[in-house]
Amino acid sequence: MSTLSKTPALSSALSLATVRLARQLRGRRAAPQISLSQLSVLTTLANEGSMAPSTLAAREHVQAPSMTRTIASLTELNLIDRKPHPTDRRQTLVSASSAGLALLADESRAQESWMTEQLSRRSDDEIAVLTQAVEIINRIIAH
Amino acid sequence: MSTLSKTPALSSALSLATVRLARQLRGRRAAPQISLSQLSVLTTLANEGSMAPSTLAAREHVQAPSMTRTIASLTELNLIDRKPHPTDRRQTLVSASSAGLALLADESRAQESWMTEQLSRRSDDEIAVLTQAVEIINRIIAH
DNA sequence: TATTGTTATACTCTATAACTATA
DNA sequence: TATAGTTATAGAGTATAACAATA
Repeated sequence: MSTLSKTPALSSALSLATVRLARQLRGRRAAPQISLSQLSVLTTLANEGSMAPSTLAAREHVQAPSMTRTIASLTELNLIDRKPHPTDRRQTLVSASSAGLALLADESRAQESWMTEQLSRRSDDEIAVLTQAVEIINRIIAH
Repeated sequence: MSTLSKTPALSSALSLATVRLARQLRGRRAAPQISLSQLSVLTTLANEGSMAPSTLAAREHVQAPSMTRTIASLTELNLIDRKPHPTDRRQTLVSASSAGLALLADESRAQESWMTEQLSRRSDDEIAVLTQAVEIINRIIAH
């Protein structure tokens, strides 16, 4: 069977697996201090530094009003800092605060205990496959 | 590096990749007739046959009221059939209707055009990795 | 005029708690 | 009493449209 004929079935299977796994992840995180959407934004800021909300929205593939809301919630939790853009007064710049970085450090220790538990039961080969799959998916998402 | 020390980082990366991909899938399906949640239920019914709502809720890992709502929406679209349980009048049995099966056939042809497009750009090796990853994820989800 | 960000509003998906009907 | 399913209600996450401030 050629790759071409396999692709539609994989597309369907991957899509369903993704939404089903996302559903479980949302519900099964242990004692979540923040949501996965908030965590995603905070991680992006920690990795890529300070940026404007519009840039962040594009990076996260959400619309501007959605990012406004996420930024507001993270600001209220003191996990990100906002400062005015040095030259363009329409813009603001957001970045991970020290508390935000500390929370990410916490998460990377105790993180995603349900998922970590599941992964601990996989073989080395399976872990290798999943690691490669995440890299491929991240390239797909970047588009 | 041992599998054990890789697992927490993978857990985090896989979780973020999953929610980000799910977000794009939700927004980027072309002309969706039904949502991915509805599609997930319909696919389960098509694959596993008639079952009670409570069984379906367990299979999909959602609570009963969530399944009540999804079943109601699919019933309204005539994509599933409901009939009384033969002996227990508290229960009902739901199954994919002929229109539901036809819609699944449509989906498997034109399905997920964004995802299919992305996959068409991947190498045979990458497709193989993703195919294996989906199998692993489905085993994780089944728990 | 065009761009940045916010506000107003609405929809989907999911949950918990309380209820009805049946076993 | 216990179970299957529904209704009532609420919250998170996302979207589009309309707006204000600034470029």
